[in-house]
Amino acid sequence: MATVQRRIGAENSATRLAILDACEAVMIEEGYANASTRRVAARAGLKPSLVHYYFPTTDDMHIAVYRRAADWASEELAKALADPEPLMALWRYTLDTTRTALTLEFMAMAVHRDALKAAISEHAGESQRLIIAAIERELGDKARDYSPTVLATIISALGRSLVMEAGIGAGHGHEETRVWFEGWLRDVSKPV
Amino acid sequence: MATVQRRIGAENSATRLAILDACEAVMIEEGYANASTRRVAARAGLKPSLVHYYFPTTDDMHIAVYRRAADWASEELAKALADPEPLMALWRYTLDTTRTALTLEFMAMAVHRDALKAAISEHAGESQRLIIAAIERELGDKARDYSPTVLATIISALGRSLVMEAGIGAGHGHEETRVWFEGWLRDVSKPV
Amino acid sequence: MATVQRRIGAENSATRLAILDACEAVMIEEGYANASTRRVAARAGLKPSLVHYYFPTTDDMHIAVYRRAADWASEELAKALADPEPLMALWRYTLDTTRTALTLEFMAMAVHRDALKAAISEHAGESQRLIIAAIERELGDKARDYSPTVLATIISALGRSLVMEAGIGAGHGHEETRVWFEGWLRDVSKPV
Amino acid sequence: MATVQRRIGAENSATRLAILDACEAVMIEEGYANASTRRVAARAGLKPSLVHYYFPTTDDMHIAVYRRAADWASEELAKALADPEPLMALWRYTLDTTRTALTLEFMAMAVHRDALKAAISEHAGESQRLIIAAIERELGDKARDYSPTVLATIISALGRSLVMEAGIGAGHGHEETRVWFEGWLRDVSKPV
DNA sequence: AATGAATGAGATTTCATTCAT
DNA sequence: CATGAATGAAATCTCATTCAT
Repeated sequence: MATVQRRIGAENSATRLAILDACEAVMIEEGYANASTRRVAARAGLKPSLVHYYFPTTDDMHIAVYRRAADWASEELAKALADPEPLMALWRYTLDTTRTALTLEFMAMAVHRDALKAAISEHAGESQRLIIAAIERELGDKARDYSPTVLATIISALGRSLVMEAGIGAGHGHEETRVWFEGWLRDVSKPV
Repeated sequence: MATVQRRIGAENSATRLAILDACEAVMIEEGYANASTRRVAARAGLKPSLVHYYFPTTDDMHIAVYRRAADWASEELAKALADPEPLMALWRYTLDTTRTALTLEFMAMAVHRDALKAAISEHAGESQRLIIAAIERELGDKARDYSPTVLATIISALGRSLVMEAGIGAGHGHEETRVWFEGWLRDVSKPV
Repeated sequence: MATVQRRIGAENSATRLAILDACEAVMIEEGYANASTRRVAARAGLKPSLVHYYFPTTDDMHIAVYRRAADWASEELAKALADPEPLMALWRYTLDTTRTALTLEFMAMAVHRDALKAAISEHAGESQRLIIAAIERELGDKARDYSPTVLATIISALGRSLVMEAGIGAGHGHEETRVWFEGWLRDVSKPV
Repeated sequence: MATVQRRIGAENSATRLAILDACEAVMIEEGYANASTRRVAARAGLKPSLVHYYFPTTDDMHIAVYRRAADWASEELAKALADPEPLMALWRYTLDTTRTALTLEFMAMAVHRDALKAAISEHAGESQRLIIAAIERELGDKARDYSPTVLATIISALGRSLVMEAGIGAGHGHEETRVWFEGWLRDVSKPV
């Protein structure tokens, strides 16, 4: 609603993309709190005013970065779920550290920004639905013991924690757990 | 380490504690990026200079808040592990939302601040050791299928994800998973 | 004079009028200092560039608003002076609050803008001449005690002050004064 | 209420006074819209941040200038009312052009700023009360025809208009009116 | 143990204006 | 007629930090 009107600049103008790239890089390297229009502009080699021309407020810029990242994640997820071994592919997707830093920044930001909170929640729900559908397709009636919802949640939640804790150097016992969980997963998805 | 800070105020002066309280409150309500010495001072009804008198740099203040929160969490963890049903108590401890907001702030901060990263990593390792020891005491040789390390990691990681995702409104499928996991946990800790 | 501006838009194009309307509204609601081309454009639902297309500088826009308002005020004045009781009609015209807010904005602006100062002075002189002529027609030789010039000035000056002070909530004693002054006016214009 | 707390700096520190002087000068010369903290700082030879140290917001600065000017006007008014010929002295006080420019700025500002509106209204009411009391003392029961309130309002309102219109070069017929009104005033205050 | 004064940097945003199309 | 892109200046405010007392 609030973001529909007066979107300036073509959705894919080179300048706009350069700003998004720069903002994403600054967020990853210095944290969202440092992704100011000034710093992003400097990073992109642009004038600060031009950043504001494309994104009236700093928030608009941050949210645009989120949307792009979320869209990309959705594509990756779709690819994973189309894999011959969807559960293992999903697990690998979940553990992919490419998106980790950014994800943590957005989660921390979201706590204090309702617009972002809503966007994240919506994206998470959508992903969850896709995952559950894929698990149902894969397991069929073998899924008596573990409901697709429970499986989807455990894979996502466990993966996210492992990846995030590794990101801040708190990865004690992760390797052992990863190996064990992969065994368990394989067991679950094994044909009867 | 490297914390030979020129601390001036007595460790437990009322003023110092008031600053820590105010800083914690601001971090929870507005995020770490907004926990500036000025805002914390205003919140505590003190002059900004006084905050700098107790904590030479803003970082010192943030880290002091972390240490206090970590100490308190360690006490809570010790209580949980002393419970007659340590696994279930540990799970409840992990799901306690009192600390969630603060934890997420510190994780986001830590990505870009090495001192904090080290402190968190150290605390996480210490907690992990205590948990593993407790699980070993509890399960004894029943723990053939699930090594204490794996159990400890899964409980912590799963709990942390559930609690954080709930915090940003992305709690799809959590309730069902929680119920299922508690059943599983009970099963694991059941005497043979 | 000195207004050989490179005006591009047709004098009465719908767009031009929409800009003038929007600018007037912004001036009344937020003050002249906030009547920027950007805000006016937003208010009119137009692009900022289009405003500059019709009014090369912000000043041009402000002065165009003034001219239109002054023209309209002149028409109202002419109607009042054609009334069977011109003095009372003039007094009512002077007290008309429709124009007050705008008038005060222009007076404040004029202090620091010579072009506007000249325009206002010219318009005030013209109005004054019309009023004096009307009073002479009305009072004829009854106007021994009060010269038409004095009468015209007192009515305008008193009315303007009352209306402006009321506008900023400083209307102490105004009602009583208004009643008294109307009695005095009626007395003055009474046939011998 | 809102301005009582955390007033920084001694009420009469040299720096504070220098800022007020500079702000007043800028307001008179360039209008309130240009009395920004930046320009005021430049005018006073200070850094912009220092201005914000004394006056957290631009509004605070403007209002402090108003209060000082209003206090000074009150003193002048008291002197005038203590004159042996209070009505004539009041008229001269009203016509004093020293305060005119500033007064017009504040009136224009007040339309859009409630805090200022309230302050002006309060000051105007207070002045009005002092004037009425002085007129009552002076005229005693001679004031049958013109109530003190009406006299006070007419003197103030007429004087204010003359002075303001002169300020923007719209002083047609003012001299003649002034002479006539002074005769009328003298007549009114003449002992029976 | 505490505070007032001061400063330089930076963040966010708005602005008028120009120019090419 | 109209618009999108761009820019440099300025306004408002917040910040961490230092220093003298």
